[in-house]
Amino acid sequence: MSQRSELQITDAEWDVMLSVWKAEDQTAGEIIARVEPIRKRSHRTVRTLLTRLVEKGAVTVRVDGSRHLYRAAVTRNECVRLAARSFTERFFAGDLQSLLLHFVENETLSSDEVEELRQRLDERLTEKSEPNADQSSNKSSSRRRKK
Amino acid sequence: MSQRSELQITDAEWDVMLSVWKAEDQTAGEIIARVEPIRKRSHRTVRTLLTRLVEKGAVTVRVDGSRHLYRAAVTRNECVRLAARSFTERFFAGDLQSLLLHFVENETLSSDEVEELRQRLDERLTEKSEPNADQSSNKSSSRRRKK
DNA sequence: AGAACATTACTACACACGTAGTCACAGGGG
DNA sequence: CCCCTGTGACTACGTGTGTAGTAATGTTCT
Repeated sequence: MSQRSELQITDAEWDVMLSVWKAEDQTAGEIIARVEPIRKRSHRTVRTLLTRLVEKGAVTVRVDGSRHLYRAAVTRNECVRLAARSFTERFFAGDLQSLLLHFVENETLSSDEVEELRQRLDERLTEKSEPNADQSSNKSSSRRRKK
Repeated sequence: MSQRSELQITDAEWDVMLSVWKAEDQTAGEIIARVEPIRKRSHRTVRTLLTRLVEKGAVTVRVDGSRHLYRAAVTRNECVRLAARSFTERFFAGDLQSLLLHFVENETLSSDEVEELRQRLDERLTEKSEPNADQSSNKSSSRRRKK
């Protein structure tokens, strides 16, 4: 959606975002309530992080009567993708293939997982080779499924 | 090799490490010479980073007569793995499979790449199911190819 | 030997981050 | 009506990071 490719969300902020993404239009209290018990942080701290996220444009505030309602301005997937990009850039010189090979070869995968991955790869292959698959729906077609 | 699982190498430091890994027993001058032209940094800066890397234990210094010789104390693969772990932890709750699926579904791969990945996955499968595959040659056999 | 240069050690400094405190106001319960 | 609690704004501060300067000391060239 937004083109804020510079958006830099830090570790602590990420924990807050996870809470923000859980629902729309939450009060700070609700957000804090979810973050606090998991990561041991003062509600002060979480509030500061939330403020910073607003400054960064990752979260928007809307004043509704007496309450301030917060909601995410960026999707989780968007953020993950950005992070993944820079991660790939840094450690694998931007080469996605090297990255995947690294994980496949250095980490443990169960047979089932390997099988599922293979299937997904197959799907990619057929997508590629079948020119009748229209480009526009390309994005959305790969958006289904959640495991 | 080393158990320094806490080792935290920053972005700028990583650039220096790339240079350090290029050869063993280099002088600071040699290391700097390689880093400087790529990333636009003062040799002062690179030297500071190098010093910090020594402090962190990522690089060791050996005094040889009049020169100080630097060499990596951690392998690149080791560092990549650590980074990959924390990356997976943060963005995919430690679930390797989600991570791989994310990349496979969100990024572009050529047919060749997909094919290669499939092959590697197959290898993993046979490794799993065939107990007679010796573990020692495991590493080296998967180390070939560079694309 | 003295000048010029290299190399290391120490210092500096702004900005980001994680952490959290203080101040002030607004609304609710007694 | 007054105090408590929740909330938001502002402030604080140690540490890490990226950037680089100065001082000291050693090496080399002429």
